[in-house]
Formats: sequence, structure tokens, C-alpha cells
Amino acid sequence: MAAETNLARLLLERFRWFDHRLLGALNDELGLELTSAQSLLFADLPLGGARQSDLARQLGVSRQAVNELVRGLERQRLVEVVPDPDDGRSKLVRPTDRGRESIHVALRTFDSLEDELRARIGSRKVDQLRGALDADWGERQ
Amino acid sequence: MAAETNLARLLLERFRWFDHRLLGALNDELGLELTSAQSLLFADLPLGGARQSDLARQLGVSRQAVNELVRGLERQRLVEVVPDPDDGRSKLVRPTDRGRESIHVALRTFDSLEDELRARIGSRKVDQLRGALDADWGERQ
DNA sequence: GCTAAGCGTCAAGATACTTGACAAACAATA
DNA sequence: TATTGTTTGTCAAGTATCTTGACGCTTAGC
Repeated sequence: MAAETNLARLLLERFRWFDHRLLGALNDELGLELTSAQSLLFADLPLGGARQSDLARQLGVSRQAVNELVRGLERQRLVEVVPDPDDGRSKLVRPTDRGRESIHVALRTFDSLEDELRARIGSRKVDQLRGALDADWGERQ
Repeated sequence: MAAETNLARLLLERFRWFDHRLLGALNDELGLELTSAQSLLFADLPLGGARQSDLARQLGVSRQAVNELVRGLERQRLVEVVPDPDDGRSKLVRPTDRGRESIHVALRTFDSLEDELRARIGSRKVDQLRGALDADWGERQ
């Protein structure tokens, strides 16, 4: 009823804060050329690799979209795509050595961003933020 | 250090929850044909109107991008664009009557989504979520 | 008045998606 | 086993949302 900023806009704005900083770390510090969507896929690609269609489900986008992102990562030699030995239809997307190093940087960046946020808004608020976001919001779809 | 879902992804996912539901309310219930970006601009357009360049700054995108969104809203007769009487360079984007009604629906939708969220994850968590998101995260840009 | 800055807009391009279609591989079953 | 249905990756085409660059008009600061 009050004239508060709506939660949707706030969520988006805060996402962009992380996104912008992550991209800065990967591109400026490491000299990569990742786009926003690529970095989001890449930053928590399992070190052991994952199937493309699983990535699509996880990200909530089409297989075609993931395919294109993966090709971009492949071009930068951050991942390699190999046939899934367990399923002739599938392909596994695996980080290369170079990719693995970058993933570690990404994970460390997330940690340091969270630390930075704790310094800015307080540790309690960050815990509460995660608590609320991590809760079960219902039908995940 | 643990294998937690990263905050960035979580923020984006939760934003999409709101976005999807808002779009559903405006398009399915009201019979509009808004896109995601249009609805975000439209949903908290001041009832008295706003200048395009101010909207651009507020959304954090280029004036050109806003221009295109506004044209879409204009085509659906949700806003009208009039010259700013105070500044010959500017134009004011004002909701039409039809637009004003839709904005009220959007605001009510945000309220009911927040209520729904309170029912799902608890009122305390929602307050904490807003508290953390509303805090000063530093250089807004 | 002159110059610099801000405003909206035309144009072109990049990115990130979508749906539709299809062949190949797999799963279920009759 | 043959058939039928589903999943997977991919080609193609289209849409939405952004960007930068350029330009003419309007305003603000000397």
C-alpha cells in the first residue's frame, strides 16, 4: 500500500550488482570475454561436467539456448564437449584445465562479493537474505 | 566454501518468480500483451507521468531502449507521450485511463504476491528479505 | 551570442532467448 | 522383435532487449 520499491525490481537490481562484479572479475582480471549469460552458466558448472539438457533444465531455458552458450565457452577453450559414454544422445560439457582455473576464480569472487556485502549491510542481513531466498517458494518451474 | 547455490543465481531466479506472475496477471487476466521489460517499466510508472530520460536512468538502461519500450506501451494505448511543458527537449510519458487501471492491477498484484510469499515462507522471512534488499549496497550504478 | 550539454530518435548490431522441425539414440511394450 | 513414443542435440527463423554512434533540436552557462 505504501510507495515502496517493488520487490521484483529490487531483486533484479541486486542480481545485477553481483552479475556486474562477477563479469568484471572474469573479464578484466582474467582477460576472458564472457557474456552475462555465459558467466552464469559457467560459474557453477560442475567441475566434473554436466549434460547439456541438464544444464538447460537447471537454468530454466531451452536446450537451444544452452547449446549456443556452450559453443561460446568452447570457442574460448573454457569447456570441451564430449560424447556421453552412458547415453549416445547426450553430450557432456566439461571444463578444460583453463576453464577449471576460471571456475575457481568465479567461486572465489562469489565468496569475496558476499564478504564485501557483509561489510556493507551487515552479516546478519546477508544471512537473512540467503535464508529468505533459499526457502521454498513453491512450484519451481 | 560449501556447495551453496550462489546468491546471484538465487536473486535472478526469485526475480523471475515475480516477473512471471506479474506478467501472467497483466496479460492473462487483463488481456494485455506486455513483454517482460515493458511490464517492469510500466508497473511503477508514476501515475502523473515521467520523462523518458528519467525512466532510462531509473531503469539503468539507455534512452534508446526506453524509447522502444514506451512505443510498445503507446501502441497498446496504455500510455500517451506528450511534450514536457517545462522543457522543450523532453517528453512526458503518462498513463492513459486504461493504463492507470492496469497500473492499479499491477500494484495489487505485487501486494498479493507478497502476501502469497508470506504464506509460503513466513512473514518474518519476507520482512528480512526486503530489509536486506533495501539496505544500502553501495555505489548504485 | 556561443558553446556545451541534455533530449529524443534513426540506424545498425549484439545477445539471449523463443518455437518449430528433424535425425539419431534410447525406453517401453505388445 | 518390431513398433511406438520420448529424449537429445542441432539447424533455422524470429523476437525482445539491450548496446553504440550519429544527428537535429532545445536548453543552460558563461
